[in-house]
Amino acid sequence: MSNPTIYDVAEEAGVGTGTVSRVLNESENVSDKTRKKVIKAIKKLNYYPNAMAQGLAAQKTDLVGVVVPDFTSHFFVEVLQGVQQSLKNFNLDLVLFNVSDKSNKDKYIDRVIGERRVDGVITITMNMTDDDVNKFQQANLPLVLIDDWHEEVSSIAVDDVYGSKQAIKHLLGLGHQKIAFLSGIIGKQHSDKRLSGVKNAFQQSEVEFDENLLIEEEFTISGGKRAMKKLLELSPAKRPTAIFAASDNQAIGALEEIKAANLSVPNDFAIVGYDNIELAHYLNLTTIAQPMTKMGKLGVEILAGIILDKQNEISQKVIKPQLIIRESSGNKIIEK
Amino acid sequence: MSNPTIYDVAEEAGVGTGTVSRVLNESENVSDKTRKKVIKAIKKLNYYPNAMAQGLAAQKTDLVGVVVPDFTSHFFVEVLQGVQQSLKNFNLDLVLFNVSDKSNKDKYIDRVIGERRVDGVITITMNMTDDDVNKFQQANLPLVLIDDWHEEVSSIAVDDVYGSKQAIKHLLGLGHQKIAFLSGIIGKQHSDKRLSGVKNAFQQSEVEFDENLLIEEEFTISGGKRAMKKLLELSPAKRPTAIFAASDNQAIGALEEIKAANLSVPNDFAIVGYDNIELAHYLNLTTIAQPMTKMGKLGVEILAGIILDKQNEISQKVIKPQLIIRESSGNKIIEK
DNA sequence: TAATTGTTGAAAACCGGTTAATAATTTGCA
DNA sequence: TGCAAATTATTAACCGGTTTTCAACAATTA
Repeated sequence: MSNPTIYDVAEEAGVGTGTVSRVLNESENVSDKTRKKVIKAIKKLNYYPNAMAQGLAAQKTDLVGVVVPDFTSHFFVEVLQGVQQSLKNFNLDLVLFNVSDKSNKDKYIDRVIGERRVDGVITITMNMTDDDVNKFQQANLPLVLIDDWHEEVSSIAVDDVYGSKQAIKHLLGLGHQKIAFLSGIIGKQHSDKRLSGVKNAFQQSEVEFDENLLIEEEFTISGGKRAMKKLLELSPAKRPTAIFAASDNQAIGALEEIKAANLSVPNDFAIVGYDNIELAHYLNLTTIAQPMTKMGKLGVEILAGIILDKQNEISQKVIKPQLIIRESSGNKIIEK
Repeated sequence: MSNPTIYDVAEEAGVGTGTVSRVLNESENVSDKTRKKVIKAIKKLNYYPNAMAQGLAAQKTDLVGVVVPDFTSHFFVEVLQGVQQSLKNFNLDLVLFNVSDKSNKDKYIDRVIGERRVDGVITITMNMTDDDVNKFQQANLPLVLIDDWHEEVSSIAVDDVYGSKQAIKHLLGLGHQKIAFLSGIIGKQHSDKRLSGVKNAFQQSEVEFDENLLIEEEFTISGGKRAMKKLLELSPAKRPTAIFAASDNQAIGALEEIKAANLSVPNDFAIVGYDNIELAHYLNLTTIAQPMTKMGKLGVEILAGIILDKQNEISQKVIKPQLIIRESSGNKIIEK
């Protein structure tokens, strides 16, 4: 048998379709007796309203679009988990848009907005521009940014400056004076902020940051390897005693290179990463953890507020990442 | 301005809405001149058809539902990636249903079917029962199973028997005679098949499987630890020289326990895992790899065939997993 | 008893598309 | 040039709901 429609339910219950709809949407002015008849019919026919018809008529889809740039990375997966968990509480479902090719970003945005398939959108680490944000505003489509920030949109950002400051302070606290910083590509939001956190931490200490120990490389394992090679080429006198990598992947690359050079961590180098990916635990890597699941949940809560409660204040949260100390940074104070 | 509708496009182009629709759906019988006018109007207004209206009228949503039991696990993430990549080729989008609570399974299935929000469904490792499958058939909603198998539905299964057979053959080939098998909980599909692969491999060899070395534990790290403890309690004479764990997680637990006992791999124990999760690479764990991304892609291809081409032959694929040899199993032949 | 008020159910318009039936136009050919 | 045939465009019904309007009925009050 084909799926039952609202007409079937109405007939079964002996009422009109409008009445069934009113029961479904919990509106007033339905007598208890009638309501029970209708509910019984719904159960009997195992009826679920057709989502397309409901969406079209009520102008809502109960769907939230999540746009991620690359859903391989552990970071996105964890945020998504938080999103997914939280959506359940609001009876919303998740449509996943994976913008792997940056050049498709515009097309995706236009389509998501134009199709009106979702009631709202969460973007993760998408570096949304004024233009991008503008389109959503024009279309009056609720938007929340996670791991990104825009003045006019509810955003959940991580305090990168704070995070890298913690890392450097930790290493300085252990007595290190020559600390290398493996930065990401400068010009990108995350990289720039993490760098400024590093400089910040040095300024507040008595140690000066050696610009020669700033290496700019990609956030990947191979980027970390390349960076570490450069450091190993320095004369022992100039070599750092500690390394802060702006991503765990870079830190892992560095670890491999150190091992390959028959040196060891934390004896020859103390290392701190950034991200706290799953591997960090197994490699005993000291790192900066971001509460990814929590960010996802929070994003949904804000978005649901806009969609369901017509809440339209902009809510800006900045989350403080947390230093997680493991063996790679060593626990002994270096003697001066 | 609110989103443009098909009426706006029709007016802009000076044609009727039917014509615009025909252009959109690439049907015949539209003159080149008209087509160009319409396309120009669409571009000018930046028009995208309302997905709900289109869905309602054409009885298709361009959405595929993916049902996973737990989207934390690496296995699902990788399959999902494959799914996502492949969906792009068919202009389909992905709605994710995370059935974390097994008792909700029925409700999810009923809802997904009843709402008619998706054109088809892919389930991953959901152990679909006859009843479950039946509902989809009744509703005439295309269904494809990944990492699961049902006679009457297109399924992509992994040959677990083959996989564990490879593992045992590898260890036997290295000369091991006393091989322990850390099984999952017996009674579950995967566990049972992996066990029968193990027995199979022994039967085809001259070595006999020692049932005392069969330990039943959960597929988790802590399960692996518990299992390894039991093995370490055996007298040295009875201890295995090699261990095949039915999951990488168990293998990792075993590794930790071995390390804690001041023993080492592969010297004291050769170890083989199953799954080839990301960590396996970093821990140099020999393991059985399943082509997860490929399974996801394949699933979509089959489903898209049903949805778009009305292909309705049942397609059953059984994928052979692959042995990946790393250091944990040792590369030296044990002398007899 | 009649009039007023309040409830509730039924009917119809609408959401924004698709598509089949119908109408209009163009083309081909005598 | 005129007419039939073929092609292209328009119209209207429909997809399955929601929501407003309106009519019917019951209850309350004078």
